Amino acid sequence: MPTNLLEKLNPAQREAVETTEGPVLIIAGAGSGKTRALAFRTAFLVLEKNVYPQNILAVTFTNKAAQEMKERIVELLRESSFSSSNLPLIGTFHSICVKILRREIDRLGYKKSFSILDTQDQLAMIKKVFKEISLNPDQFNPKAALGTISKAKNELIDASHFAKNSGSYYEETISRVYLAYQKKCREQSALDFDDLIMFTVKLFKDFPEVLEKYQNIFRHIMVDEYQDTNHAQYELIHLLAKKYQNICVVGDDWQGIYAFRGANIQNILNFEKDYPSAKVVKLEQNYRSTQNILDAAYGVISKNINRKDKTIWTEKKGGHLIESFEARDEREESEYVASEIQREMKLGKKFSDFVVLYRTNAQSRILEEAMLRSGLPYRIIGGIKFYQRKEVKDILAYLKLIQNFNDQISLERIINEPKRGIGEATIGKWIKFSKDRNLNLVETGTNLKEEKNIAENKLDYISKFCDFIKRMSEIKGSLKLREFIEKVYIESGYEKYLLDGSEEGEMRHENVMELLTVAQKYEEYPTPEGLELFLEEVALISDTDNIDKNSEAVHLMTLHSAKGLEFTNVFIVGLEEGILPHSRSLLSPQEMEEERRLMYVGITRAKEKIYLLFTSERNIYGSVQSNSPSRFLDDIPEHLIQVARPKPKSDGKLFSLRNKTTSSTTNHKLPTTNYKDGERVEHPIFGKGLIISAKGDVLTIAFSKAGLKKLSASIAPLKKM
DNA sequence: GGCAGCCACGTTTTT
DNA sequence: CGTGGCTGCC
Repeated sequence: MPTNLLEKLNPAQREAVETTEGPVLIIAGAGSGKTRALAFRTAFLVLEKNVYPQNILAVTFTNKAAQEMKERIVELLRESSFSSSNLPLIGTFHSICVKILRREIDRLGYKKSFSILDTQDQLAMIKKVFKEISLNPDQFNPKAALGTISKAKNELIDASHFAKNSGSYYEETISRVYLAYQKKCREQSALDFDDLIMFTVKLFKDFPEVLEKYQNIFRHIMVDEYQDTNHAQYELIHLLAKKYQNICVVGDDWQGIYAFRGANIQNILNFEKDYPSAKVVKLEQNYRSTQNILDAAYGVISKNINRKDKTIWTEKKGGHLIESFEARDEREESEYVASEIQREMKLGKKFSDFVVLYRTNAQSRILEEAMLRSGLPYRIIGGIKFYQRKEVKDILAYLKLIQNFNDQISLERIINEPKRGIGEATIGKWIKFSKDRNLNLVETGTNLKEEKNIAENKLDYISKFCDFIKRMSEIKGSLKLREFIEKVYIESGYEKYLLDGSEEGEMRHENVMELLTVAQKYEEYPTPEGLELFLEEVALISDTDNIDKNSEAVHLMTLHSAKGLEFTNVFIVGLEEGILPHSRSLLSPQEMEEERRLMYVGITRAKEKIYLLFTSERNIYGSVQSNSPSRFLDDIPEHLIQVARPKPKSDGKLFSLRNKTTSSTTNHKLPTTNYKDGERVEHPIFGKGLIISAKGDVLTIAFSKAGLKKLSASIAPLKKM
């Protein structure tokens, strides 16, 4: 590695990069350049220590993080003119386990062509199990059952183990569900997300020779966001690293916010106990925020007892004060946000410099409305999920069935989409028929005549359907993936079913077209392999991965989604007891610590300015609640906070206009309504439009390009034409 | 088998 | 207040 690469690092980062042998724990504060350190470390191993790239494994939690890491490493290697065709294995826990299981899972009695169940599939499966063992979903909540099973899997407790150790009536009942669920999965060669990890660990434990093979491949292991690992993931890494002990984990215990889904923060806190020879490196210089922001964040996190100590510092002394604002209600809160953004925009900021963070997704709606009224372009992260849309899932189910003739969940999903007159009863008979003969569903489908209990016309439909699936399976190698999926889409009758002339159908069709675009990426692979890769990627993908950082819009997202991101100005809304911290955490000291870490994550996203907002009254589920201000506000040193108050009109702030007795609606009605129906206007973002209705301050405008929008006459930057 | 209306419920989220 | 899931009727 050219020495100038190392010179780009600070001393602590350099130490992390240069310690290539033995266990290393990198405690990396928010904004301290940890991804950078990991990428450099990988490049250093390859270029300086002559480690083969294929002997390096880097594990992340999200596809996005993996992608980012890949890009950085490729860039570093390319700078040193090292061929980047030969890359380390970089991926999420789940994708890496899938890779291993695709090669080895037959040892555990599963087919290598196993399907992967997502949360919806899992729930469908659980509900079936409930029926099978005649369990009343009113007494036991299927979602809760699924949660308990998932938790067990994260602790590496398999079904029989769970059954042995169940003490209470509840546990015994769940253990019956668990056993039946797992049996069903096995019959269909289906694995859920938790199985992917648990089975890989089981494989390694039951087959030492397999473990050793992978230990020899992955001689250098790096794990990002180590504070978010659960027990199963911990064990997986522990096994792989056992032989060579070259394990480097990076994390920040202050930012662990996923305990609720099984992450165990003790994994990082105990690293030095697990690996007594571990070298500990602390990255404490923050390159993102001002000192004031860091001090505020520290004020919050320092109240937590269960944490390692570290000092975060920055060269950016001082900075803006933290602005706090008490709004009367959530509507005023959101309008304050919008007006502040507009005010700051005049100072030359970009829309993408702003993010609004909230505790729960339900808070996004009112913010969205305020953005619309003010004409601010915005993007909600984590709202509607593309891969969860019915039409997308249906098409994928067709493909999954073509790939795995035993995929019962997929079959049931699509046998009647489009309508073929096959209902639950018929499918039940069909499945039983297959099971009795130990044949796969598609094969028996063309052969069901022996089953006397199914009406002639239905047999015909089933047989045609199965012929279709078989035919598609045969030709899948002869077409490009995109063309193949299109063929399935059309010939299954699904296209015709969607395009029924309705607007909604048109939209759904568009979504399928979007899916085809995704498939185009696999053009270079022959279809059987491309199809496999495609289904794999799609099964393990999530929509937050698609956050387009460059999109010119204000971002709205939950505090959880914000981890790893940074913005110039950060608004945190709903800082009230019961919201942040969330009501569910008020009674548990541990959960309260997690809420505090969440707040810490929120504050440390900011480069320049933080706004903390709360309301005196808030509408929750239709009734008005009045929460007291969040305890986290008190944790921030007082001298760092500037309280925004109603001020005289002159400083141009919308909210300064108002004293506390005027309501926001009356306020808005005052200056406006020189707009009339039928007038033409122009908006800097939405373009030209026509006013359809003007009711008080609220204008409904049809924009020729952006469509129908409701805007506030007093706030939106409209020009008459 | 399909659709309409009613009721229950209501963190956070990745894979 | 909204939504989504399930029941009951056609």
